[in-house]
Amino acid sequence: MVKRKRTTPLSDEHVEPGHCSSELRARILSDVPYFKGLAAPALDAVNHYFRAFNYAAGAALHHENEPAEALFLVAHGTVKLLQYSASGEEVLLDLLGQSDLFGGLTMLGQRCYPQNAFAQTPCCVLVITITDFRYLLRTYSEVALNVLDAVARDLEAAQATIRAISTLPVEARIARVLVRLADRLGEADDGGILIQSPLSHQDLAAMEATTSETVSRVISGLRRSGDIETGRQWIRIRNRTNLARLAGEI
Amino acid sequence: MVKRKRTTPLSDEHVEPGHCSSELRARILSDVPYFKGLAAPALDAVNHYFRAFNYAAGAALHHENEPAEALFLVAHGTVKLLQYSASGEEVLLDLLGQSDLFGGLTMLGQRCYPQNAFAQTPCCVLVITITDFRYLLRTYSEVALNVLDAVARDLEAAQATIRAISTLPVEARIARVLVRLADRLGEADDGGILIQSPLSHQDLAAMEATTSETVSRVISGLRRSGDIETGRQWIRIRNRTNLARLAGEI
DNA sequence: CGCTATTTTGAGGGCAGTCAAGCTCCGTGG
DNA sequence: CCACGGAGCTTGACTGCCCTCAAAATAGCG
Repeated sequence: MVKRKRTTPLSDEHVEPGHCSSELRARILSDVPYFKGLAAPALDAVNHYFRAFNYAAGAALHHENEPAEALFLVAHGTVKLLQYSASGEEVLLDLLGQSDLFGGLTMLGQRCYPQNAFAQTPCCVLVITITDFRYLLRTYSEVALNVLDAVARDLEAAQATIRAISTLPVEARIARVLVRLADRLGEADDGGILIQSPLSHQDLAAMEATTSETVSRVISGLRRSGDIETGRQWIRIRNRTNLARLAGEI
Repeated sequence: MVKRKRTTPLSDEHVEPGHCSSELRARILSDVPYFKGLAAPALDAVNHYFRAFNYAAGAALHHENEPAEALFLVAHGTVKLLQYSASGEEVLLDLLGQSDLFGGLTMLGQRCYPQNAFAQTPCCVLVITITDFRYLLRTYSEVALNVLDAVARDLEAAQATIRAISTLPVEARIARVLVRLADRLGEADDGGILIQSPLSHQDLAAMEATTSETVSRVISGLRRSGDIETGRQWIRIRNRTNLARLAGEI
């Protein structure tokens, strides 16, 4: 057994203050699927409207029920999107990584942010005002189609989560979330996929409508059967196939 | 107590075969929020690409995992959007009414429908191919923005459902779904809001991750406390405020 | 090298699901 | 018109999954 002593993954990754300069911003933006295929002048216009901000781990980017003024695009790092229940429990709606869009997406009327966003790791986020974003969408119809597509995909994902929470037992739901995280944020690694993100059992619980104690029990079971290895705030998937089967994804 | 003898609401509503003629189609389309404010010629173009279809109650409009070729817009009646779990239980994701859009929303790559759609009442649906729809979005940027907005709102609704299922006890979830249905599909009525839709307890159960027996128990409780009146396949909300409070919406 | 957050494990209880039976309404056909 | 059948609804008893509460063990940080 590989006894891997690990500090939290954060410590390796530093976002230097000047990291998101204009040139780097342009490079990042040109890699973002929404803007892919845009001609150079259009890309310059897009670049012009975005501002880059760095956030420390744990910093709040926006809160539920505040008037939505901006739209955010993750350039580097990961962001937690969550809501709170009346009694204060967290519900983790999504973990966002590179190129994901969030914030004030519904733009008609003076709407509010529908969730709370926190930097999970130190991160660099590109920000645009809703007004400017609307202008971009109106001007570059390619972009509008791409963004629509992304939001529709998020909707599908949310509905898949509803189905999972509605019909699957806890063990299956946790297997499911591990597979999704491995695919979205994981990194290939000797003999497995390392989920490179400071995820506590509390976070996993908040993603799949359960409690940290239950997550711990299920995770222990998966570790015993050799499908995963775990430590504090990290998990390595050793047998993705097995997890996917447990999750009911055949 | 008003003993209201009621046949299923369907019997009053008939969609005649030729109901969705070109002129009527134009009238309906001009009322659809997505196309509101479009100039007459643009509206004509939009009208040109849609075809109208009538469906009998229970008819299937499209199935999960079939290649998505079309996009649907409800002109009249209601449509059930649902998924099945591995063991065959239904999960009712949404009930769609007038002007709601569904079907092949994610358009990049050759995608499949993410859910199953059935006519809940006899209904008239306007259908457009994805290719034509993309053309419209590209040409009329207003439309693209409106559609994006609608999808983003659906995403918010789905996330609100996730929160509800994750954190609220059954009674609150059922109160919640009643309030939502009253607001979306209800009709003002002597001393209440009548939910005019052939909804079984089974359907309500499938919307909020519970069982028809439990729905029955909760509904009975609400009836005893005078907040609602019920019969076979219909419910009248008498005290919306009370239900909203139960649902944790203060 | 203690301190704190995270994880683990155990015991117990409760909410809601399951199974089962009876009831009610409504459409249908004799 | 009435009897019948079946779908939908109601109610009860029991069960079990998972949450809750509690406490100990572990890991990483200052």
